[in-house]
Amino acid sequence: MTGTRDRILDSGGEFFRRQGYAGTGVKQIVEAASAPFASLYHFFPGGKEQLGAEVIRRSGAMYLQLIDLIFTPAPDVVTAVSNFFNGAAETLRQTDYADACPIATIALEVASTSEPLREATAEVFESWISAAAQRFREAGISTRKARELAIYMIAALEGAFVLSRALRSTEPVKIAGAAATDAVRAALPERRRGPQKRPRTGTSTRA
Amino acid sequence: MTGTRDRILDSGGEFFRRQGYAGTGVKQIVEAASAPFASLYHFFPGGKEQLGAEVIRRSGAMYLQLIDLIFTPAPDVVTAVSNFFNGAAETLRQTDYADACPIATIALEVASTSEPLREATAEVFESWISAAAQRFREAGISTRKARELAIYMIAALEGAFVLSRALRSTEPVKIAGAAATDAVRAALPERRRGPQKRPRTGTSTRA
DNA sequence: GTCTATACTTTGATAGAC
DNA sequence: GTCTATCAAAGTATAGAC
Repeated sequence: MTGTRDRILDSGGEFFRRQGYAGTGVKQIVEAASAPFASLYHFFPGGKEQLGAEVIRRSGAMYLQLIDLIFTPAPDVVTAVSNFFNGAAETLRQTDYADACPIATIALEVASTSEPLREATAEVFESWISAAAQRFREAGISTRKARELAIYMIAALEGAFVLSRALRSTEPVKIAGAAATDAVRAALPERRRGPQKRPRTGTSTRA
Repeated sequence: MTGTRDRILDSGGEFFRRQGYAGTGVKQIVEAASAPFASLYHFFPGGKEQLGAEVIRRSGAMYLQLIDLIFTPAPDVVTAVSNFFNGAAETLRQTDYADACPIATIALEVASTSEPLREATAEVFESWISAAAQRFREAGISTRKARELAIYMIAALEGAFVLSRALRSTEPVKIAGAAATDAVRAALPERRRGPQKRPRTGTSTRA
């Protein structure tokens, strides 16, 4: 039995992800949550902005769990990154290109319009970066390079989401995934790299 | 002497980029354009959605020119990519992290809510991909790899914009730029690569 | 093409009874 | 905590005179 407050948060998360923050009305949210309108202001006295901030943090925490869920059972970090992008591509396809990053749309919308919401998105991105960086460090990559890789991987995924949703194709996510995978593999200490692509040696692609 | 129609388009582009599509009112746009409110529906009988579509295409065309402006004078394609990201980082800093991609926010907002607008963003992204891919082909990269690189470069930039605007730091754009530069360099035919980083040979970063 | 005025809807938010 | 009723403001869009 889910609480009213949680249902409102879930509903808000769904709408914000698909339609953005400004494009979603609070009435729409509570209606879909089968919650009384007044409950919104009971649980979130700060109104839409407070709801937005909590939705951002909640969605961010769930995605953080997803990172763990994928990295923990993977045999190595390269496989994990590959699985991460492949899973994202599959979700995109299954949801008709609706469900990508839960906070990217909001992040762009509020970056220059609401400091409280912008800070919430910043905290979430930082948490993802830290989590991924730790995995990379555990794979033997230096602290500095691990953070760079984490930022780079998340950026590649976010940008690929933008292109994939607009083009309605999983191609960008797959390409970005391959590139991110390569980058991680190249950053690993040699003996941890495992099977690699045959390196190019001499022959140009052009005549 | 700028026409009223153009001023409305320019004004709309500014607001949409900073506040998003849903977050911007048409009254706000015409007021900032010093245009009569009725002119909006005179020039854009399709209302806000038609205005949005034309803004997307116009902004997309201007950014396409920017690609040419950066790639044409550059001594080589690796330098061009590097300059591209560095220029983006500088613009971000100068505009207090407001001016990143002119259509990314709209693209995410409308991807699942407006087919006409989604198609407009798709056309723009395709035009950028084609333009970049052609540059890469001219540098001796295979057709297929050139397109992959183009998609990957644009995705990395878009995603870095998301992170940079949220974190209010140019770090993500710089990191993504370095990664994209590396990827382009690695894809070049050997004799065109020029000076490279010293390749890692043997010593692990870990004891 | 521009002006003024306005219709109509939806928005976020509140009051007060229960 | 939930209900009903309602608010003022902002949203998009239109009409008709000039």
